[in-house]
Amino acid sequence: MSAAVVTRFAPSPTGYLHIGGARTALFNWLYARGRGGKFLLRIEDTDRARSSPEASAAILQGMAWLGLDHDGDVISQFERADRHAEVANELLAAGKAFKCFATQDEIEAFREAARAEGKSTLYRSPWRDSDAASHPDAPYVIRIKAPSGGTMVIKDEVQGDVRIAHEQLDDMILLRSDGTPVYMLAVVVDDHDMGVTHVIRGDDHLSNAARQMMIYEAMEWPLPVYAHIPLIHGPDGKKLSKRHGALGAQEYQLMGYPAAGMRNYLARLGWSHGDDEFFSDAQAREWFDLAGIGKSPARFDTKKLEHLCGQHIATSENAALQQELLAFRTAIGENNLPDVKLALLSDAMNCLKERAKTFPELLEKAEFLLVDRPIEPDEKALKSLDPVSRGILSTLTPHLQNASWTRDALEAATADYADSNGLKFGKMAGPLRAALAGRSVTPSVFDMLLVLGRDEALARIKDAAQEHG
RNA sequence: GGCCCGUUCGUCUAUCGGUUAGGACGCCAGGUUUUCAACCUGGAAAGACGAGUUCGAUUCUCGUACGGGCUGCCA
Repeated sequence: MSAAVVTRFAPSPTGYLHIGGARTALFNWLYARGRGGKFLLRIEDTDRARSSPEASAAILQGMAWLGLDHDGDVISQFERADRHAEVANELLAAGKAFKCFATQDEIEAFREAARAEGKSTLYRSPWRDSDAASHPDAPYVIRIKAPSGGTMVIKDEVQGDVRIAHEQLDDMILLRSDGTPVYMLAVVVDDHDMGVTHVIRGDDHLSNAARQMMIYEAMEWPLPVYAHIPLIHGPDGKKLSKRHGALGAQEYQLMGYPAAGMRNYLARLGWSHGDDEFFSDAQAREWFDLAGIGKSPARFDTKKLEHLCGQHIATSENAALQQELLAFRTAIGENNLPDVKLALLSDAMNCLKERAKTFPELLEKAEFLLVDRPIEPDEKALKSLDPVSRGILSTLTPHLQNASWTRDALEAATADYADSNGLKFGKMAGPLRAALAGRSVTPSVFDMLLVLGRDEALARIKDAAQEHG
């Protein structure tokens, strides 16, 4: 009987939600949600100078957009400093940690000398086994007593067994001289107290795992299952950085990628389930497991993201898609749409969603229903409204007026008209499109005719036939 | 410098000793077509390098190269 799964995402609030962080959060979320477990969120804000509430808010916002809901309250690591200190003191009392009075200058001098000689820069504190009686009345840090002589084996679900000799581990600091805890201590104590069973994080923490294991062992706490996932790189294979363009989850939101597509793409980046490429959240939750995570870093590919997003938009349920589209409009600062337009949009959703990869594309195709008469044709549309074309519109109008306003009837009417006038259908569709939408990127003319309705459509055609004459 | 991790088409990946090395995005060609797209068919495209183990290595081992991480009183 295995205990319930508890995972966590633990970002430091130094900026927006990084795309790599978003994927780490997604993996943790998927793992917990797929197993009926809990997904916790902890903000690692112990470095006060580099933490900001704005960054925390941005991270929360990014996760909300991606739909990565967490269980329980958001935990602030900083607020748990007392508990961290308590553990450090417990270790001190048990003789598993010690007070070190070495000054930072001394340590720095030691490292410089070691580097110069090409020797290990791991600091060996002379205070490790010192007598309390010899302790000066000076500031000190608390360091853990690193084990020696053996090997630390990190049993990693992604990387396999990683062995690190105890000699590679130093008597790391637990508590700074001002009494505040250091990150290594804080993570371990928090993960333990929060009951985290699976630590899924970036592999930049792989080496740290060995250091953290020293604390678990000293406290005789059970180890979590580790899974260190490779980082995401830029298109050039280098570590993702500012010059690679968009990095924040929020930027992708503002570019109009649907969250479902983003989740799908991110999940697929570094994780696989056979040949499955396009899948729903439900499938992802069911399929996701640590064994499917790859070992090598992946590069971010916008083209594939777009493709998947197009698939998700096309298969979205209309009402939900419309809601998300409206949320996108709000996010980019557009005004709310009046009810009439909402109704039209809802009617048009079926024909709009088939061919758009992002929300801006969806909106571009929807523009025909968002504008009001008189329509200002754009340059391309204007070219389709030359005198000849306007003539076509004029003579076509009666045929449309007489048709019952159904797709079949409209198709028949236009086909008949084109036929009897010796016109190719496209010759007529162009002007019609320009008249109805004032632009060239639109849904099919029949879709527009039906969505707009007889009166509005005929009025627009009439406008176009008469204008610019 | 020391320690650790990684390396299959351009990109994301499948393969858990025996395959014509598969799929997806992108790309190229063709088709469909009412604009932008979408869609359909076909095509080019890969095991970093070198040893070893084995009847047989992309797969296991070692080395080299390249990339990455850690090596803080940062997280």
